[in-house]
Amino acid sequence: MSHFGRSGPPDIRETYSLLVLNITFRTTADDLFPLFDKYGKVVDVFIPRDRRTGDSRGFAFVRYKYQDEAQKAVEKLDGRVVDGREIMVQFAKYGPNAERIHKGRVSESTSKLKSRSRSRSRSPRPRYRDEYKGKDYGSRSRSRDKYSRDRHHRSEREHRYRSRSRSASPDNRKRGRYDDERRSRSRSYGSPKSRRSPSPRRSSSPCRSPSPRMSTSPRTTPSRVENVHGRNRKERFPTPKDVSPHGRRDDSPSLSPRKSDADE
DNA sequence: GTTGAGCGTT
Repeated sequence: MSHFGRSGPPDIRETYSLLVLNITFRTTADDLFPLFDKYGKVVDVFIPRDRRTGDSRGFAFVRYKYQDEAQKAVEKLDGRVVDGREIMVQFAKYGPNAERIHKGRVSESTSKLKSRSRSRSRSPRPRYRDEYKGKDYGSRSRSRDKYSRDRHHRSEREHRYRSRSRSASPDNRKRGRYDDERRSRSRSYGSPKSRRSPSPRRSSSPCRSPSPRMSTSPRTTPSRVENVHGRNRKERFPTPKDVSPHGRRDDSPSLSPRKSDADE
């Protein structure tokens, strides 16, 4: 989202994106814009925010019109204390216009970049590198992984539940609640229709027990057992307020074991 | 009221 009220990137003709790291989670684009605008023509200031909380992710993108100005801002603002935090400014690498950045970067800022890197007094953290060493992790996959892991680490109770309920696929875990929510909702809508055509019990059985005779397990109705536990329902609907209440309510009586049994 | 070593959107 652009700070100028435009949707998406305003005009990326000759713009150069700077990545501003280590900013406070409370720092907004309005705070960064005047700072960066002093050193050059700022085309856009964008701060990625967490989709769930809507909070800043701790870094921002400042788009400059000219590369030399951007370079100047990097030198001037890198290490500047903003909102009590020392920010770090560098050229963005993985942006949509990364090629442009690369071109401008190697154009005439090679030596300067080196000096900037050297001047940085930040202490390195080789511990992480050691752990990830040997893996074929991509440049951005690592970041996402770390983010999601940290996010979930805060509520490990939830994380455990998800792990149990699902197959613990890393990809699923990355998406987190969104996927879960979407699935549950979609299932809610598709349930009434799909429930009619196939028999729920039988259809799920063939995988594990090909023989229909064996499918008659001691438990007359597996679905009922799940309902008795109640935990299953909780996992399927972790956020009752997120799912439409009427949809679930409507579904609930329809899925009544008694009726379902009678129906078949 | 909160994290942190990171790369982006109608």
